[in-house]
Amino acid sequence: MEIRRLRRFMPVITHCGITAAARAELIVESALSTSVRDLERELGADLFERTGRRVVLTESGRALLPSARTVLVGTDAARDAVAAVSAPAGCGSARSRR
Amino acid sequence: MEIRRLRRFMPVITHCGITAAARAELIVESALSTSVRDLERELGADLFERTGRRVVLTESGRALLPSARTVLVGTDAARDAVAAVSAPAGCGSARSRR
DNA sequence: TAAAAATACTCCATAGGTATTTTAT
DNA sequence: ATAAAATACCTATGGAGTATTTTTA
Repeated sequence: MEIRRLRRFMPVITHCGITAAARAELIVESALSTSVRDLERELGADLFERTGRRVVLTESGRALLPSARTVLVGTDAARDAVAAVSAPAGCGSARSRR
Repeated sequence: MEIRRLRRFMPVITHCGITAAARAELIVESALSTSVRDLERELGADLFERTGRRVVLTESGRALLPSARTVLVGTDAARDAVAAVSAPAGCGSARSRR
């Protein structure tokens, strides 16, 4: 399970397509296509139904979504928690780059 | 942020040392040492205090712990959620390999 | 000096890019 | 025919292993 793959999974949902999502993520379409395929193979289930022009979540994809969110939120929280300790008091929490 | 690194972070805590943790994780000590160092560099903070024979969490390390657990639990939940949908009804949830 | 951690290197797996092919409208 | 997804290939980066060096109790 790779965090990067989970992160890439999300914009495909919101953009209803790999090409559009790749554009938004500033990576090339082939990389995102491969990433999604790899995640699907790893989980042993199709996450999207590719029906021509539109890409929509399958039941497996919908099942994955909540936990994927948990993981992604968790990684941000991890970064922030460490940053908050390291930062001098009274500097406001970091909340910056991924 | 790599899930593998977060996963490796945990046994170092419970075993109070990299060598012992590596033994438990069935990887070589140098790999675990590097992994921890990489995580520390990525987060910009020392996670452990290496005082000779014992390796103990720093404040940053303690700060990281809860979110690290969240992420790891989340990845397992993700796997299980997809497996539960894919599996024929009444087969009990998977809960298997990492 | 003995046990643990860190470093240097090598090899292999994986991510991302370019180019091309397949597929469905 | 067109637009999107998949595939083939190449390169670069990162993980894990072996061997060695540093460190400290």
